[in-house]
Amino acid sequence: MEVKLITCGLPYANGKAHIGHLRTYIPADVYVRYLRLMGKNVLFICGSDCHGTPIVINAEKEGISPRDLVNRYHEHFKKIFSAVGVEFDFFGRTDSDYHHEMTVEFVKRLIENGYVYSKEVELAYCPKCRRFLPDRYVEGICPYCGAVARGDECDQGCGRYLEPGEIKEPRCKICGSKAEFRKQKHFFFRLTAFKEFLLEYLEKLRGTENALNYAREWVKKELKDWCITRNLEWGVKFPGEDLVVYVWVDAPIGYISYTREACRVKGCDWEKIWIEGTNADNGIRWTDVTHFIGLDIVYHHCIFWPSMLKGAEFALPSAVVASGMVKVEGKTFSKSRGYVVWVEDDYLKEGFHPDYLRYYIVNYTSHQKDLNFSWKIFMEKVNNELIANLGNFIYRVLHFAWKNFGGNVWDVLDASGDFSVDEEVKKAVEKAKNEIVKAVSSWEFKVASDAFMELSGFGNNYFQSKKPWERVKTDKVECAKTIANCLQIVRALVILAYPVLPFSMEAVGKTMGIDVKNSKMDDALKFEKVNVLEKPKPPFKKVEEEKVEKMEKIMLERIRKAEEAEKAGAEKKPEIVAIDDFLRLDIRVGKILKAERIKKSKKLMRLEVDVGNEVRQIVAGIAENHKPEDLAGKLVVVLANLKPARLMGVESQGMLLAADVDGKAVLLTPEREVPPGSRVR
RNA sequence: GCCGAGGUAGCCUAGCUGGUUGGGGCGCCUGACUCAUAAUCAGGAGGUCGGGGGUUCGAAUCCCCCCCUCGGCACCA
Repeated sequence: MEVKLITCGLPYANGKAHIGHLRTYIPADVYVRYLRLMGKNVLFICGSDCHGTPIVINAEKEGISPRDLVNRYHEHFKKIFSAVGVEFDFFGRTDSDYHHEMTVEFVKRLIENGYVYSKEVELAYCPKCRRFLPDRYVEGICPYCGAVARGDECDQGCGRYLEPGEIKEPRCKICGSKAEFRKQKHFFFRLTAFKEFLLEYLEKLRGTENALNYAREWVKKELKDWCITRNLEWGVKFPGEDLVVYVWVDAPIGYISYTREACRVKGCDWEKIWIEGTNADNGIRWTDVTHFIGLDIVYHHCIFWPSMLKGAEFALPSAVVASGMVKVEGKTFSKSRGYVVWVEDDYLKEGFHPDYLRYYIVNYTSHQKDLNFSWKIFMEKVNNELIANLGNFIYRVLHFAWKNFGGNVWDVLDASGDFSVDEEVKKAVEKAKNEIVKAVSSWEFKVASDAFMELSGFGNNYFQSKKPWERVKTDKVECAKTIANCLQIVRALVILAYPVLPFSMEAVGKTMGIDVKNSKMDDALKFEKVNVLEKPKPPFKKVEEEKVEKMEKIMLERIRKAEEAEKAGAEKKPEIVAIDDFLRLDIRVGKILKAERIKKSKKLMRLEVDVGNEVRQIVAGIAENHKPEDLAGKLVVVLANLKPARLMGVESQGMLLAADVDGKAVLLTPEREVPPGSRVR
C-alpha cells in the first residue's frame, strides 16, 4: 500500500519543550492516528535539529561539547513526546552519520546540477579570537533599520534575515572586541532560478491557507540567492571545503534521512517516497508528504525546501500544514517575558494528564488560528466538557452495566431473543464518524473533536430519556436494551476519540475488551456484542481548583521575575564613555519651521529645522503621535553631525532627540525660548 | 501605507454560491432527576452578526468607504 509520510518541524535541540512545540506535534499526532484508524499506511517521522550556532554558543557557555548539549535535549524531547502520546515511527537526529551522509549526497546533487556557486564575501573576523565570526557570534547594527542585530538576523529591530557580511559595525560577541571584515569564499544556492517553479508549485500545493498565502506573497517579491555555508566546526561538512552546511539546509534534509532510516527498520521504500513520488504534473513530481510546521518556519518549507528538492531532483511534498501561534493567558508567547508553559516542569511534573492537554490544544480553536492557553480555561474545558460530558457518559454507562448486570448485559438480551440497535443510535454514531472523516481531511481537528463530544452528548440525552435506573426495577430486559445501546455508543466513542485521547480511551477500551490500537474507524459502526469485563473506573480525574491557582501563581511569579530581569538588563547596558566621546556629538537646539507627513509612511515626518547657521531637512519617526500643525515653531533638540541617510527616498540631515516612552517619541524641548543653534552640553 | 488573515452573545465557534424567528458548545439563571466525578436532562436570559453607506422585494452573507486586532513587507538616523 502507498505510504503517506507525515513529518513535524524538527525541534531544535537547544532548549526544553514548551506548549508552543506541542501546538504542532499534538495535532500532527492526532492526524496520524485518525489516518491509521481510516486504514491508511502512515509513516510519522521527526527528529532533533542538532546543528547551528546557538547550540555551539550555549554549549560553550556551559563548558560542554555541542554533542553533549544535543544529547541532553534530544533525550528530553523524546521523553516529552512519549509522555504526551506523540508517537513517531522514527525520531532521529541530524548529527548522526546517516544524516550527514544524506546531506552530503543531497548537496552534491545540487552542485552537480549547477545550482551552487561560490562567491567571495566579506565576513566579520575577530582578530583577537582569530576566527571568522558566523551568524550569531556577531553583534552589530542592522543595515536596514539600524537596530542592534545578530549576524544573521535583525532580531530586535526589523526582524530581517541578514546575509553574511551585511551587518554593520560588527563586534565579536565572545570577547567584545571590534571585528573586522575579511574576504572569505562561501557557497550560494541559486534560489533565484526557482521563481517560476515556486509560483506554480505554490499554486498547487495543499495545506492551510495561513501557510500558502504567506509563501505566495514571499515569492512574488524578489528572491535572493541563499548562502548555504558557514564557518563553524559543528555541522555537516561542505564537500571539499573547510566549511559547514548552513543549518537550515541540512535540517529539512532530515525528513529524507529519517525516512531512509525509518524504512530500514520498517521495511518500506524511501526512494519511492522521496524520489519516485506519486504522480508528475507539468514538471512537478509530487509525493504524498505532509509537513506539519509552526507558522514561523513557513518560508523554509514553502520556498527554500521545495527549491532544494527540485534542484536535487527529489519529489515534492504535497501539503504544508501550519499551526497558529500560541498565546499564554491572552499574551503573546514569550520565553523571555515569562509567558511560557514548560511541558515538563509546569505540566507533566505537576501531575496533569497528557490527554487533557491534547484535548485542549485540539479543541480550543481551529488549527490555523492562534491558541490561547489559560489555566482557568484549561480547568473549565477539562472539568465541564471532557469530564462532565464524555467522561461522565462513559462512566455512568459502564458503571450501570457493571452494577446491575455484572457487566453482562447481553446475557439478559440473548435470553429475550430480540434486540437490535436503535436507529437513532446508529444515525448518531454514523454522523459523528462522517463528520470526523471530513474534518480530518481538511485538518480541522476542533471540528473532529466536537463531533465525538456531540455523540457523547447524544448518549447522555439518550440515557436520561430512557430512565434505565427506573426500568431496572420494573423491566430488566428493556433496561438492558437501553444499556446495550449505550454501550454501542461508548464503544464508538472509544474509537472515535482515541486519536485525541489515546491514553484514556485505550484504558476504557480495555475494560470492554476493545483493542483500540488495532481498531478501524468502521468498527465504530459495527454494532456487535460488547460487555464490561472488569469493574470500571472513571476515565478522568477532575482538575482541582487549588492546582490551577498554584499554576497561575507560578506563572505570575515568572512574569514578575522576567520583568525585573529585563529592567536590570536595560539599566546595566550603557557603557561608560569619556567626555571626549560625548564632545564628538554636535547636539544643538533647533526650531521646526515646517513639518509634513511623508506620504505612504505611517511613522515618518519630514521636517525643516533651523539649526542656527542653516536649515536642515530632517526625517523623524514621530508621525504616529504628533500632528504637523502642532510642530511648526517648536524648539527641539537635534543631533546635527549625524551621517545623512535616506528614508523613504527623503534625505535626513540629522536626528531629533526624544525620550522613548513605550516605543513612542516624546520630544525634548528647552525650558525657555533659546536661539536656534544653541549648543547642548 | 501595501499584502494576507480576521472582527458573529463573557469565551470558542457554525453560517458567508443572499431568503422562513442567526445555529452549537462553555459560562450564567430557573426547573426536573438521581444511574453517574454536585455529573445529567428540560427550559430560559443574553447578539446594533466591527461601524457607515449602497445593490436588492430581502444581506451576517454581494459592492464601496471607514475603524480595530494579528502576521508579513516598507519604515521609526
